[in-house]
Amino acid sequence: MKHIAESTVRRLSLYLRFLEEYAAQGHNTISSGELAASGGTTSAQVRKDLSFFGSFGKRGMGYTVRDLSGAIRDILGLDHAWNVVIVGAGKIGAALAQYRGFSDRGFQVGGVYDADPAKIGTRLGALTVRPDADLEKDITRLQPRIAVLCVPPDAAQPLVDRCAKAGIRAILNFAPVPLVAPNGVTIRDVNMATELEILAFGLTNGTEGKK
Amino acid sequence: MKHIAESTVRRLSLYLRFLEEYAAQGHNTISSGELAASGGTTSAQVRKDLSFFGSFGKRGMGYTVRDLSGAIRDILGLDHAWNVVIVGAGKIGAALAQYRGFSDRGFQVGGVYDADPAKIGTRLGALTVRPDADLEKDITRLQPRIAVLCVPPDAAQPLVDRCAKAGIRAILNFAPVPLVAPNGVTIRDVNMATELEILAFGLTNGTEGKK
DNA sequence: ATTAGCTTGTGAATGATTTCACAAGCCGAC
DNA sequence: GTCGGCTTGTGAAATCATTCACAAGCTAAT
Repeated sequence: MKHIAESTVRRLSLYLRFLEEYAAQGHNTISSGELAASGGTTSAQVRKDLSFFGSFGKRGMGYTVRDLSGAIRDILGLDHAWNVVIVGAGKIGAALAQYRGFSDRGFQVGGVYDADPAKIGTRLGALTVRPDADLEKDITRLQPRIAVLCVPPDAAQPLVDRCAKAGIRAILNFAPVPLVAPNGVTIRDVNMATELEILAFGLTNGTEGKK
Repeated sequence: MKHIAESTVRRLSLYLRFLEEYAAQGHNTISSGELAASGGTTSAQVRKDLSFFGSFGKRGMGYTVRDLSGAIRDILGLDHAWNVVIVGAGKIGAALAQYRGFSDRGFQVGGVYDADPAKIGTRLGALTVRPDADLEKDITRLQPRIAVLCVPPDAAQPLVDRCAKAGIRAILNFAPVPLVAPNGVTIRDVNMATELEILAFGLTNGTEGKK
């Protein structure tokens, strides 16, 4: 298959959320225009995004909400649950461990790990913080393919390597540090400070002029 | 000034982090190639990004770490501290309120607000959760221009409108819901579940083939 | 069965971003 | 001072993403 742009995948995720809301509201069909309006994009964009994966609508009619939902779910790989581990039980790690938005979308947090003896054993909702040392063992046992990394910058790279060796294939990294991705592992960086900086830039350099 | 792409601003934020690290390591100068290597991009990209804003290097020599740091800081609007308020003291809001990464980069959390009486008065590090009802009063008094929104989906839009009316100019939104931005207000959405879904898509559709 | 009214799917056109490639310029050695 | 080795800054080219525009196709009404 041709390469798919990240922006397309990001929009698909958005479409899926709206479709589920539409379904909950009792709608059976939806047009590309309606879907576009919810997501702040254009109907052509919606159709182009979908066209990379197939043909899901009926001309003159639009899309069946339920069918399109299922199709996007399959495309994104959400047709089955994903097991994820959270590495680091600091403020952010602890918050994410209990974040309902993950489980709502099929991402099951299978474990939370920390090296700090004071944190080990702590309860986070239904989870108990486990010792860092159990990481490899648990990854081998539970076979999660995704890890969420929420540790201090210095601790990040060694943990990436350990996770990779144990079988993790993708890492969502919250540590503000450049990481080297081991072979066969994808790393996505999320940086809260950068998001604020983008806003600060906009305010400083007149976003108002964006016609 | 010409329009600057978000991707450029995002990279500038990254460059700044590396420059600060380089400075801490005692380096005085750096070439576009070295900076590019740290950020996983190319030297041409680094030079092009900077060229939108001026000319900061010396041919044959590269850039003075300290000067370039300062220049990027100015470009991003980080030459002064930013006051921000956090709206919603749930798991994510509470974590962000205590996140050192914000204050480290000049974003001062001036207040945390929640509507839940059980949360009001709770301590979060040096901050105390304040009642939702004080929001407008405090925004008027402290004049923050940025708000971080960490409330349930249903509560989000009304709070956007209240913040905007009180003087907030930019909102970092963690609520997984489409928001209408009032005139003159910029909204940036951050969605943790979407980030995981992008990883899931990659794993499902063979990221390995990305040569 | 034909027509009218919509809406999809998709090449082609446009627009944006990244990469290329090289002249211009700086420094240090001799 | 001039030569050699590097590195910047930047137009031009290439690549990537979005928007346009329209033929194809479906449904409902008559």
